[in-house]
Amino acid sequence: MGATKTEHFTDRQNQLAILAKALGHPARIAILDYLLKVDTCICGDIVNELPLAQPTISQHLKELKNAELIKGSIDGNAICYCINEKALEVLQDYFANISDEMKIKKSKCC
Amino acid sequence: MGATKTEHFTDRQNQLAILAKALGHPARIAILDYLLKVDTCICGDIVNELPLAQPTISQHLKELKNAELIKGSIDGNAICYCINEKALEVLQDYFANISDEMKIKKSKCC
DNA sequence: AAATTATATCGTAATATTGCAATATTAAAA
DNA sequence: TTTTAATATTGCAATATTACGATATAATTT
Repeated sequence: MGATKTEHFTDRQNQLAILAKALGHPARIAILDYLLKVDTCICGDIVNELPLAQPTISQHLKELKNAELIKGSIDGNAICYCINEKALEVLQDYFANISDEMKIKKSKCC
Repeated sequence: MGATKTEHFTDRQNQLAILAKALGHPARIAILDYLLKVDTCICGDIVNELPLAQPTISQHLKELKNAELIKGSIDGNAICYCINEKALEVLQDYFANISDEMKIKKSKCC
């Protein structure tokens, strides 16, 4: 054992889990923070911003890219990474919906 | 190596990562789905709802509880689990803010 | 009290993640 | 064309996660 049993869950559940998992590391939150802070999204500087070695950051970027939370386009020998609005919309909708449902329910437990 | 270097990140970044990580598994998304669906939050039935063994589910519930995404209160020999509104608000705010910032920026890249 | 029900914990195997040094790749600059 | 700069990949050690059988705990019912 040890591998997630994705086949037992819905596509939506797996999709949300992939997105959440990609954000489940402080370095990757920090990368998003940085991408939001700079208006230009020229991004080699992420390596200078974060207290991690270059290969580690490259790996975190790859994971964000795999989850499609960010996009990267080649710009000379640098790479321009930026946030993928669509993925963040999915997450925003998910949590907004939950909040709405919670308000309707006014759960009387716990 | 292998352990996350939490000490290098801000409390906020670590907090968001903990919440996101807790949601980074389809079974845990499914548990939230279920908790939202039922109005009563009597919850032994999660074991019947999900295609995982009871100890596995217990473990997933524990992780959601550690991240404070859910709360559990004892009710006889059963346990009533329910969603912790506050944690979900943190996430909702986070993604809503990102969306707002994205709209302001109208990023011209990628 | 014994049996049942609901949940948690332990132990452990399989797998995944984190982090980095070393090295490769690729494009620009000298 | 060598050098430099930016990024990716490889390989590997340390650690964490996932899943579950076996077992423990604790309240409920019989």
